[in-house]
Amino acid sequence: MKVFTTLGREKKEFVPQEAGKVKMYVCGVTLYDECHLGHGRAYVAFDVMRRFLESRGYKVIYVQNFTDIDDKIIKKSQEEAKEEKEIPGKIKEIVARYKEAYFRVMDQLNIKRADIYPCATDHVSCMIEMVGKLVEKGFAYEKGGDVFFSVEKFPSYGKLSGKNLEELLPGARVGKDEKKKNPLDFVLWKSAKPYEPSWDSPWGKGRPGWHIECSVMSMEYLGETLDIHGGGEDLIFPHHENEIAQSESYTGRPFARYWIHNGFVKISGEKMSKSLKNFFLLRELLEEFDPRVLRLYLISTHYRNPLDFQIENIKSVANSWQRIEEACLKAEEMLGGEKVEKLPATLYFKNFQQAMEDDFNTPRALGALFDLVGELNRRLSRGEKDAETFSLYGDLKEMLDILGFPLPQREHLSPELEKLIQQREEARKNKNWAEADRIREILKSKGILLKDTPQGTVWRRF
RNA sequence: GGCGGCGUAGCCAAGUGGCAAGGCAGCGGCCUGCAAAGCCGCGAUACCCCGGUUCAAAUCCGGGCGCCGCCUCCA
Repeated sequence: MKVFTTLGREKKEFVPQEAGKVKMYVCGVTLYDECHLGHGRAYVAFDVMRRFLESRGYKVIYVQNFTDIDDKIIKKSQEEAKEEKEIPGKIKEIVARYKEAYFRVMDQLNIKRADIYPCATDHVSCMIEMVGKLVEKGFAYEKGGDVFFSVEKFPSYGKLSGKNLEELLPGARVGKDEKKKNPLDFVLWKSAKPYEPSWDSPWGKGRPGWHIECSVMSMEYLGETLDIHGGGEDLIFPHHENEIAQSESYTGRPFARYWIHNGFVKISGEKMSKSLKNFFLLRELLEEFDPRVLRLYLISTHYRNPLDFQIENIKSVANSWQRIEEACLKAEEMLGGEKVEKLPATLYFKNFQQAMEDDFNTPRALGALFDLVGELNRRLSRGEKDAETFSLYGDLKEMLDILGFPLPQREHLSPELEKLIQQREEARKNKNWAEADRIREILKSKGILLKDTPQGTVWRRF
């Protein structure tokens, strides 16, 4: 299978370091606010990659961090706290609040939990150790309680983002910091300000810079070289560039084999972001849409392409999902009780797999899925309960599982409603259409839609 | 200014040298007591524009136009 890596901007054959094992690290969120659709897109994308790799037999170790100490969190705590001494407690509260909110929406989207969710504040001593080593080795320097990484000491600085130091300097909107030798040097350790959380270090009280946490935590749990390091494309520079610089200076080895970055969600052409205030919160979208519909919407564009959000488009995807769900329910009704041996993978499944093997091409994979749905429907409408039909249904379930969709389940109706349906059957037998329609209306008002099929009447919620 | 990306039917979206996947919406038909679902059929003589290479280009090359991202925190 081929995977596009940002480092070199090319599709590369996917070969993990250890056969059969994939070490995957995805940059998580900073716990200072709720997640919007953009976050959903990123984590759904990586969830699908993980699920597909697992379906190919890889043992995937998935690590995703939480940033629980950072300027924005501190700022929020200052806004919410009444007195300065409340700040530390407030930070804990904020971090807990948004972590909970994170899981609430991501669980709804059926995103598999990571194997480990390390938090920055639990790894400060390791960060101090790494920063110390970088100073010792001459890659970093201390100035007034801050420690900076010296980008000039890392010759290949810029290799991920396709930039170089000469180009970066002139147009750089880099804030001037008198302490920095080079404006592009980035902070590894920040000296503490009053009432900010801080840790003791060889450079005095302070806290870690942002980039260092991912280097330390990924190496802690996955070793010096990751197979996949992922995140949103806005993290390419400076975050991931800086991670490479500090990690590779520290270990002398490549930091990650494949750098995977997802494209943005845009709102009428512009990036969805907190600062533009044009974001849609997942919590709110999930109040309006079925999480499976949202997931389908998010994977209907290739993960590297921009996704221009329009509420109307989600609505049309809701209809697409109906088609899939309807096929599953119908197949379950017809085949559920049957025992037929499944044949090897159908052509549709092979096409699906091929699409996924080509840099996780979910739109193409969905094409194969819908092709299968069409064939399955044809067979079901002919009442063919043979091995071929059974296999199609089996493959469909497999595809849905790989894409992370919970399988549509048949529900049960209350006995009263079941009785109504039986009464209607009687009425229909007697060609009492008025009564039949009356009962159908009653059920409709309760959100139940009846469908009279050659195999009998079935119902659906709508 | 530097680097990167996007522009395919009404909408969404694959395809990156050889007759333009798939989904939604729409139209006609079959099925149905009527419906719903499903099935069958119909849609780009053409892929932002202009040149070029080629037997052959949406796909390669050159030049434009429009939009966006990164270069500051950001999935």
